Amino acid sequence: MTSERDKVEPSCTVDEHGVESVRRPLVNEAALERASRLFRAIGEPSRLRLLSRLAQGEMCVTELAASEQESLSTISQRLRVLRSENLILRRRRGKHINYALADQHVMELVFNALAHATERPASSGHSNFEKENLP
Amino acid sequence: MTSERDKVEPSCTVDEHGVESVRRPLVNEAALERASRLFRAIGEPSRLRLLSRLAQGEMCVTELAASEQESLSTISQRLRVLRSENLILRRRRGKHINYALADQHVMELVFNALAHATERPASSGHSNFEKENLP
DNA sequence: TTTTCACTTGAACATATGTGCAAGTGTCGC
DNA sequence: GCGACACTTGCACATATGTTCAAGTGAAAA
Repeated sequence: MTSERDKVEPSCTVDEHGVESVRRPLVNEAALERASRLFRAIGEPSRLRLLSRLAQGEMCVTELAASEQESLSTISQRLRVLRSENLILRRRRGKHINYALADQHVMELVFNALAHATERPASSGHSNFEKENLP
Repeated sequence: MTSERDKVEPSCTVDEHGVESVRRPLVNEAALERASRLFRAIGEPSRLRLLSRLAQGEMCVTELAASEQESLSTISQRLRVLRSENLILRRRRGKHINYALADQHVMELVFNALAHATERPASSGHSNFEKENLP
């Protein structure tokens, strides 16, 4: 039997597709890792909701917990993840600790994501690609 | 003991922060869910690398497998996740099946993410927020 | 200083998710 | 049709991640 573990050479001739960009490193592996972690941090409904709250303005943990109907602990843990990816900033303000979106870039990310999710965008549709199952 | 399960009322007075945006639904829950799934799909180095490959132009599974030094099966599984979030399109082309980024929006997402990850961006830095640990 | 409030952190648990192999499906050429 | 090629899918396994409670920390009021 031909084992499937041959992760290397394809038996199809590459040039038949007119593509020469095979086997190129393309991007920094560390950058991929970092970008992925950032996306994963946003990629949880509870945390994305938190970000969308903060997009309205800075808030302290207690306020966030009240908004989300969750415990301080739960909110704090979520904030920790977001902060570890530098998506939010924190500062003390008297007894409280306030959080805010890190920068405008994060703000745009959040809004773009939600916009993209609310209205289902159609592709340019000028090729014979299919979005769903092909025969 | 005051149990921590009181997920509701904060004991801090909200108005002392001058914020009135507490306890508002803010966004559609379904949109949050969808946006999160999209981010999670991108938020894996292997899949993000795949997307960055496809940003160079459409490719068939075998080519992608060769580029990534992985088995067809593995690549196919990753493509399935990306496709389930409509990030990529597929079409038959003779014996092969070609994949491509779904639209320009996905292209920008990929490039922005990688750009954001390569050069560490500094925040606007006009407030007394702290990025790292506070005292 | 002691107490209280506001929050953080550690650890245990359940769930979700990526990976790899093996079997299945669909297309092309003979 | 039959076999080979190009993928896809189901399943089992390991790992990662979210959630929760309980204990810990730090600032501020008493």
